[in-house]
Amino acid sequence: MSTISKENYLKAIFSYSTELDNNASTTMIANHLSISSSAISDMAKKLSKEGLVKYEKYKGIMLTPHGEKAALKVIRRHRLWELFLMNVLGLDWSEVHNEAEKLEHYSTDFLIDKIDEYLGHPDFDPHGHPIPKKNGSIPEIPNVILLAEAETNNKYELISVNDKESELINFLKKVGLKLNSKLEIVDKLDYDNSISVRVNKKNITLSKKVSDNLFVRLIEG
Amino acid sequence: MSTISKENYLKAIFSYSTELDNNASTTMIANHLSISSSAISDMAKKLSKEGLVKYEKYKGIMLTPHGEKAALKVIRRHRLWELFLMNVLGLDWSEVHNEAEKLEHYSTDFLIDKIDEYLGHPDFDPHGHPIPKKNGSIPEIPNVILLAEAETNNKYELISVNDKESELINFLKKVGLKLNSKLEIVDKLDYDNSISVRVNKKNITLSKKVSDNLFVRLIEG
DNA sequence: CTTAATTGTTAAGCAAGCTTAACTTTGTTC
DNA sequence: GAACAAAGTTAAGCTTGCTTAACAATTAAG
Repeated sequence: MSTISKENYLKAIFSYSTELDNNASTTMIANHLSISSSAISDMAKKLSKEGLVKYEKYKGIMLTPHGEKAALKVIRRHRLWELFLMNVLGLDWSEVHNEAEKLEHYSTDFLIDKIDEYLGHPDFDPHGHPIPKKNGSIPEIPNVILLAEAETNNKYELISVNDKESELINFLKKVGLKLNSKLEIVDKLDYDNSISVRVNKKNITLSKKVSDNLFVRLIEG
Repeated sequence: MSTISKENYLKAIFSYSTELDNNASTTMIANHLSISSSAISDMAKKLSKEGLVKYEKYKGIMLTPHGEKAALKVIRRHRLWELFLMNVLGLDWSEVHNEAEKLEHYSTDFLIDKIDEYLGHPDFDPHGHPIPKKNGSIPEIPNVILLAEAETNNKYELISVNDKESELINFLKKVGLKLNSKLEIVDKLDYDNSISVRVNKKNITLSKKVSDNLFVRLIEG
């Protein structure tokens, strides 16, 4: 049976799965969830028994197709709630995540479908992340790269933010960067890998730490 | 600390408190929550230690002012969610309760205030029940009596439904009765205590079981 | 007012989901 | 490739919130 804990494990494992390496390590998940690593080993066995996860001792954890479907379902709920709370109640970019983090576990499929319908079956959430469809498919983001990898003199649009740390979102607010903001790369500084961009007719400099967590889409070459 | 279980206990105890008798019995709460009565005794001790409840062995359970405040807070969350889901997402009378039953435990005060504001600080929920205010006060319903106690030839408005059993709500839907429906008492039948009322130009007969769970307000004498 | 039925409490035990501490495997460095 | 560090696992134990079974208090009926 699915519980809150299990849903959170699945989400965490999912977030460490890439095309290159689908394996999540015990410590990664432990840190992500702020839980001891022994608890992770334990849970890995349970999820494995339920067929949600492929788990071999000392070899890492990997979602099965079944587990991935379950994870996407939770992510769908999370992102729909985020968008809904922003659009309807006018919550802030930085406020929605925490609320959604709870509500995602306590909404029936029925309610989520109603929200989806209300919003017109949107493809992306307020952070620019794709909202998995009911059937498990994931809307594609076109030509997205890290801001850190953007090229000088090109123009980009801010598409998505790695929101693991909400400090980043607060930082962006202060600097005046929003989702869909247009930014032109003015200069890339080899010395500290910072990047100088022009937004709203102002030049600002972003550290590597920031540009490594922002995703952009090329709009003018 | 407040947990989901504790919140549900407090709500249950509250629902058995009247002006006449503020005491809730172990079995009443056990039935209400579908939980063994031993679990109730256990929890009563815990809540008592936290000062939320006055509990004496074999003498019943009673909310302290502190506990009542906590219960009203949960009820407020529940009723605001109900109204919100109906108004915004168009959920049905019979659908909102179950959703709200979960969401009420996982909403921050911040979110609830936003919902309250969005709805324009409403006084009553979709079932006609008063929504406790943030400060703990309860909006008054004027001149409300049980339909079972209504008098022949008078006109009443349906104000509130005892929604402990959702079957009743389904029944009302079928019969065509809604909140704020106007009904005229045509006859009261002594034989089985059923009551004959005129609604929307149709006469229908309601059993004692039904009329004991509907609250009405006199509109014409 | 005694007895039987009802109601309430205590005790023991279980599952979930954690923790810490001890131990094992794997990886890294020289 | 030996030795140590890092990562992962196992074991024992804790808390919450439940259960069932046995026992105690209260109430109701004759």
